[in-house]
Amino acid sequence: MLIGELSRRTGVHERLLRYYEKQGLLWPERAPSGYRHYQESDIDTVLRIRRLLSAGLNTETIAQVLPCIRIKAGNLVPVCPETTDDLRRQRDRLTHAIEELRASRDLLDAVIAVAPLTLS
Amino acid sequence: MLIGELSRRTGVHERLLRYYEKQGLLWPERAPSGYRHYQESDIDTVLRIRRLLSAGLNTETIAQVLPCIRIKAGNLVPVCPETTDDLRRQRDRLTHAIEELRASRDLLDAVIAVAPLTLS
DNA sequence: CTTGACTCTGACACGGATGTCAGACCCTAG
DNA sequence: CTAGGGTCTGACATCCGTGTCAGAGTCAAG
Repeated sequence: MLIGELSRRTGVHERLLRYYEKQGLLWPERAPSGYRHYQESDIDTVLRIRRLLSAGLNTETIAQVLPCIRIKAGNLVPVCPETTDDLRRQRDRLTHAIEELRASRDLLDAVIAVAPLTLS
Repeated sequence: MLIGELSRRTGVHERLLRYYEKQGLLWPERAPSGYRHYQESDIDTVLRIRRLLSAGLNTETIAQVLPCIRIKAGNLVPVCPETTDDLRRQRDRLTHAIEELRASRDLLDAVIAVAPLTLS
């Protein structure tokens, strides 16, 4: 599919799809005309990129992660980043943040449970 | 404590402590001189802010979350003037953020789990 | 009082992710 | 062939978190 369709189906601006390519996150095939041709699977990839970006990872880190996700998808990509240490660190960082948020939410739940009594 | 000490004890640049204040994340008392005076508890608050920021939340979102975390510290803060509807909305926001982060972390976990197998 | 460390505000700069536009090329329907 | 929409590259602009600096005020030790 062309970039316009991918943009429509993912809700991600074409500008960003080109940007992600430049950052090494996407490698669509090119027609002789220069047009980008994307696979169906690129839809998932783009959504993954968006998710990881919104989780605070930068494009460089995501570029290290994505090839391994491809492997999981079944494709036998020969290359995989060397250091999972960095990934573990990112994971731990996320875990902390999740715990942080969960504690906040639990607290909020407690407040909500009590609130009707103390407010009304 | 003054801003310099808070900066030293949290490892966060003074510039950022002032910035967080401007974004409504910190509200230190002010001496007549204009000097900021922070509480011990602000250390935890700052570390929380850092963690949430590094998890991809922006200062605006964090500003909505922080007041409810204060309650946990034991203070019966008369702030939090929101109705329970607002609280529920915040809770839902938190839930959504948590799900987002958890999906990202699970993704990382999957990558980490696969990586060693394909490397050795 | 003087000195030096600390703080204040305000401004400019920067990098990363994103928005937008211009000018040129490609492609398909008529 | 033509027209109109899709695509290309490249440049400039914006937002947010952060770095850094200048100039002025504060404060405590000597």
